[in-house]
Amino acid sequence: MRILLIEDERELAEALSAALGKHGIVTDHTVHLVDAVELTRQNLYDAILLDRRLPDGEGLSFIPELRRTGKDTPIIVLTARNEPKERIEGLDLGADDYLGKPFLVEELMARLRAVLRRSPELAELKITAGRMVIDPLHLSVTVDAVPLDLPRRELLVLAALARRKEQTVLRSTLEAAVYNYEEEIQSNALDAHISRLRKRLIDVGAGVAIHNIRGVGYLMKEE
Amino acid sequence: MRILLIEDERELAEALSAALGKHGIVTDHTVHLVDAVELTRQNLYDAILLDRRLPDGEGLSFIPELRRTGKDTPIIVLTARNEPKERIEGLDLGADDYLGKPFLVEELMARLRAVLRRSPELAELKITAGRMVIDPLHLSVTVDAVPLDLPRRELLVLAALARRKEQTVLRSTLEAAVYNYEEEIQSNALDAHISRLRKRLIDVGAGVAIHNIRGVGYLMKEE
DNA sequence: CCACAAGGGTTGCGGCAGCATTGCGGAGCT
DNA sequence: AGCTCCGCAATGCTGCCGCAACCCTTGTGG
Repeated sequence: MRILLIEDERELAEALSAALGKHGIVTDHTVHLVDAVELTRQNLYDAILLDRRLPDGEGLSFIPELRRTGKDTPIIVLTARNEPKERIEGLDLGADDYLGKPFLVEELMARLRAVLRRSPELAELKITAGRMVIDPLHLSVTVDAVPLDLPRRELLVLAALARRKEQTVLRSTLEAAVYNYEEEIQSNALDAHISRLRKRLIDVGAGVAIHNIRGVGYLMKEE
Repeated sequence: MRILLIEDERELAEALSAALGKHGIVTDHTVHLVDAVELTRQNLYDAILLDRRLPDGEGLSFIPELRRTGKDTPIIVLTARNEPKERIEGLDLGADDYLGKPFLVEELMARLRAVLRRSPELAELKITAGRMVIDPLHLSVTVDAVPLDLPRRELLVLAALARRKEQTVLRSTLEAAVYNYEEEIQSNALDAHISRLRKRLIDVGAGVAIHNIRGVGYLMKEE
């Protein structure tokens, strides 16, 4: 799960990013609308959080701009401009939800879940693979209905692979699923996660195997 | 147990919220119908307490509105408009109970219990875990039929975990089960409750253990 | 069939973030 | 006044995870 946060208050952005991280959500953050356009071109986000007052313009203008490129990524507007009239304006421009500042992270999470639930692309509310059922929104994995507790990063790798089981997943796709731009890695951390994950999957008899496609990425197969 | 109170007399609302709190019920309070609609969209309440005269309209109009969204959350109307004709009106619109002001909190509690007893979703009238039996409506826990008295917040944590035993419960879910929107916590209060609860559970041999899932939440397992 | 290179697998280590524990003090109840 | 509850913060501890060293596998060229 990866989202884009467009917000100019750095403190709020950092707090949000940390809080969302605890829910297994990887957040990219930008302050400027221009960068946001660029980022959405290069990445497929699951949702976008959008402020209105931004240094280079009204955030709402981003919505039609994004839609014009054919993307219907869910957008939640986060703003202090919270008059009923302003809310209507935002929603009519194509925002999926509108949340006034200040807000509780828990409410934002709930709204995110609601918005994603409605999003047809992400019918991934429950991913099944082998004997596993993965619930990425609630950060849980079960094997034959027995809960399995995994470290957060391993869980993210697992979910990213299981979501595309029987397909090769690019190395870079996996990295994008687990790390944001600020969390650069300069080692084989991903390989290490895969390694430990494999061991665990064998231990519990998960009914899946992770294969390597040399020079390309990884592939999860059911047994 | 979490309920929504829609009521415009602030004093009454605060008193009620406090009184219900003593019965282990977490109360979200709002004055406006618009907010109520929003809140029910984002939260799953166990019941709703509804006033009739509200600043933005007749409270009763909320009932069909809620039902239309597919929720059959029990609703108790609390109002000074207590003529027989008015009561019939309320109940026919889909309210589960109708209580005239002024009333005794004890009566409200009893009616709440009655209404919840009928509610099929909450087959959680008795939660069993290990050697414990928890009755969240009467705020009691027994271990091998011996009553155990726990501080209120610890009990709420316990019930929230026991209700989802063998499953990972997100930290945020636990917080939502114990605190309402106004009671923000900025410390490790939850951890402290868990810690003290664990000690007690061991002392009495409750037959359950609370495990931590690092970065995610907690998990109750039976032994 | 061997040499070599490059990519991947595995594993121990260490830093540090997140968790556990506990004493303190304020608030509320009796 | 004395009690318990509970939020808070200080302290110590645990285990995740990035890192890098080393080994194994695969592919290519001679």
